[in-house]
Amino acid sequence: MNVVKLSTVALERDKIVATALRLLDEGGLEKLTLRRLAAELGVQAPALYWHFKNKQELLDEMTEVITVHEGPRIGPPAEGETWDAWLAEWVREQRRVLNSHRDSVRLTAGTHPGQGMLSTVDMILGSLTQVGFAVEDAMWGVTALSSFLGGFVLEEQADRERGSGEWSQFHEALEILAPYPHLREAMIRIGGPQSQDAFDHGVALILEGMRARLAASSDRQEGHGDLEVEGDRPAAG
Amino acid sequence: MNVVKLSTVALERDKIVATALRLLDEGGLEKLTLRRLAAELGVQAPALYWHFKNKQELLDEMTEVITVHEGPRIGPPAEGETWDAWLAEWVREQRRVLNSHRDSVRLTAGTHPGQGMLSTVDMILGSLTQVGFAVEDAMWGVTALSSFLGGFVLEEQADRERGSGEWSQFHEALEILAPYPHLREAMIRIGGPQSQDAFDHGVALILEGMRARLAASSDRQEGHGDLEVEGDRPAAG
DNA sequence: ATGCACCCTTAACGTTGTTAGATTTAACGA
DNA sequence: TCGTTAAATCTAACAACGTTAAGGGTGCAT
Repeated sequence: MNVVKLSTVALERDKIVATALRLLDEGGLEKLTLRRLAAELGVQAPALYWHFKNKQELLDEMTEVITVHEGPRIGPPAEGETWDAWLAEWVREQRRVLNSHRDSVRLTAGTHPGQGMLSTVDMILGSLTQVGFAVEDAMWGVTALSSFLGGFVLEEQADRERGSGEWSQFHEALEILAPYPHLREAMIRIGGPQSQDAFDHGVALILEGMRARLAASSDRQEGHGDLEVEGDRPAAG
Repeated sequence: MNVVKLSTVALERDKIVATALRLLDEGGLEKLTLRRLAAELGVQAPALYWHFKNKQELLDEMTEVITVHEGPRIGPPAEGETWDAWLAEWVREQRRVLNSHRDSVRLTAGTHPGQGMLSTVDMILGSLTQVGFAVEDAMWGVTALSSFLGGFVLEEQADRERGSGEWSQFHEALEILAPYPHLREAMIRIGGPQSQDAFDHGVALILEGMRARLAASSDRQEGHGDLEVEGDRPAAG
């Protein structure tokens, strides 16, 4: 019966987390309040403390839901799919998921990667070593992509949060940029700093760097890698 | 005399901001409270509202101090200095400054770049176009570097914030990573995800990508760039 | 001396996360 | 059927937060 009770509680937790995520999307992180959340659930605020140790535990679970449950399910590259296109798609997908929830980066920043993320990264590293990467080069590439992703979306969401007030109006922005001709010209050409284009180009730069690394390490040692990795299975999940 | 009064106020503001920054470094963003700050200044909390419209204005000014006053003063590349080494040094310097204040990224995220940052970026764009970059390629490079910087340091500081509890202990981390052989192997080789090495390699990847872009665009049009930029002065400051 | 701008005070309001303790609800064994 | 027990929520309250209102002193200028 302990099992039954526990599963009931888990269902309640799920419902609470789902409601919290909805509240987050509606009002942003600032408006996500225990009292508001409780009211939304038809309950008083302290009732939440039976389900969660404190607010942080709730936020952690929201993070887990976003990054794992809603996160992109990705497997090893398909037949004929190049590693760079495959990686690019993964990062694009992550941005899409992050941007599907308001303030998601501020929410998830500072939370440890859960099992889902860890196994995904491990799988990526395995796939990259199989195409010839040294493990550390693969790791550095993934780290770079992940940091770029976080930084980009963080800025993106921060801009979105202060309303479509200043930057989003192109005219005002260009006036502000009048004293900075190169910057102004660049803005005109690329159409704002937070476009899908800007993101894709950033990813492309990192991938290009990885390509160079791969070539350099291939030169040094003919063909495919998998140097002296201990756990040599591809680690599918 | 209005001038005299205003300068007095400015001095007070500077003192407040400096104290706020010290409080930030001592206790993190959570402990930075108007009441605590006022107490530190030997004053009651509402007194701060004569100097600042609200807390956000104080935070904005702290941001400006960090990113501009304490930020790296950088000029165009020196004689014989390559553009990539020059850019790398700029980004490294920015990381150093950000990490000289606790929670600096969480603090500065969502604040518009001030004049100092804008003119710096403009100068960088100018210098890059002079060595042959198309303005948009230069802009995409700077954007990528800046997003990477923000994301990297954000994670770095978040890890530092939850104490040297979990990840910083290498032994525990490796135990957690037992089910993920590639990831574990990578960690062993690079010594943690938040090292100076990881940062430098990330920057190097982006710069490598930019190098490729530069080569490609040079192929297409022989030699130096400065295509059809309107404001053609290098914009020194 | 009067008035005004500057700088700070006390008091309070509404909201937040969180705790303590009483209370309801439902299920189970005697 | 009664009493016990665990689960789930309640009411009441606390300390701390950002912020506002209203006013009290300075000190300089007219």
